[in-house]
Amino acid sequence: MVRASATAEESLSSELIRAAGVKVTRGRVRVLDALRAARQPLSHAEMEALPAGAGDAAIDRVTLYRVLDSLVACGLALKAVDTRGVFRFSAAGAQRRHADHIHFRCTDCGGVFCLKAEPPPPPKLPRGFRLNEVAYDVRGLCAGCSPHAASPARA
Amino acid sequence: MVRASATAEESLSSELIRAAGVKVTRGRVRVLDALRAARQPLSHAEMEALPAGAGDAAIDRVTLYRVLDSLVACGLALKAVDTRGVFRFSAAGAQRRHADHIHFRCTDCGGVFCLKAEPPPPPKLPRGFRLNEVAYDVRGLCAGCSPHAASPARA
DNA sequence: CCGGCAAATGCAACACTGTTGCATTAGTGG
DNA sequence: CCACTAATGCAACAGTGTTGCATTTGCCGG
Ligand SMILES: [Mn+2]
Ligand SMILES: [Mn+2]
Ligand SMILES: [Zn+2]
Ligand SMILES: [Zn+2]
Repeated sequence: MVRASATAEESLSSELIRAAGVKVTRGRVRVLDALRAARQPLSHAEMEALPAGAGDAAIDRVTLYRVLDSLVACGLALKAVDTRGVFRFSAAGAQRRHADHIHFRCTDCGGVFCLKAEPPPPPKLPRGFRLNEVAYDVRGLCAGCSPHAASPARA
Repeated sequence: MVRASATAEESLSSELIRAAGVKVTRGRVRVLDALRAARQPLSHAEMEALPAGAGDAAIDRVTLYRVLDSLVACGLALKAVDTRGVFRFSAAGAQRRHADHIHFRCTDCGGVFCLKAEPPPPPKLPRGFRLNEVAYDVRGLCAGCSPHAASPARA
């Protein structure tokens, strides 16, 4: 069983985590890997069901919550609530890919779909308010959840 | 004890409910009254804590959920999720009052604040998608929840 | 290569939000 | 006033997220 040098097989997720100034743990690396690979924001439940990688034990439910919180706290992940009231997480940086268009959120399945339209500019805020995020969301039923059929590609 | 005619002391909420074609019950009237009087969308928890009116018993938790669902189903109330993932309900005509401007949602306290800016127009949707609602939301910390001070009036 | 310490984990128990089943009650139309 | 259906109350449950605490582990200095 050959063992390559540690630095060589270090993943980008590990480097990001180390650079963020928090401990590099298996849980954090696996979760950030999953977030970076995801094509859309993932819920806690979806991540809990992740395939347990190479022989790794499944991650504990509470630890997963804490791992996600820590990634959000150090700026590596973003947390948002979907139309059903469930939190979804995405890798920070992944949102730059979705910055130039707006999104459709299905109120039935919680799915997020990219639309071909530009987002409007942010408004001015009253004194004391701290802007964090601007979301122009279009809600309704996606093609798959409508009484009709055939759904386009997801976000 | 004088008893005025039923039609005379009939509330507007009762009329709205009757006109919607569902049974007029004490629960529905009380809840719709509360929603119509509210200055911002109310959560289930907030409504459960409502003062029990004139000698009326407190409304059952499950019944409150079902009353809210029925009001939404017959178009008298609107349901939306707040930044903390909790559903909030508003009376259906109340949103016309907020149709000509956009809103700021505090990610800390869940509060909704009116801004002086017009909402952008709705985009075109792919085939099979059913538009239900367009939301242009600005998120962040309100003046009260910011490290600083003094908060403006609420939605 | 070792300790040692703080941070992270695993587990149990809990809180909050929302749902389902079912027997009972109450609104409505005749 | 009756009967029929919709709505209610209660109990039990499911899903999501949190807290406390004992144990383990990443990381750093020696
Ligand atoms: Mn997108
Ligand atoms: Mn408003
Ligand atoms: Zn859908
Ligand atoms: Zn606030």
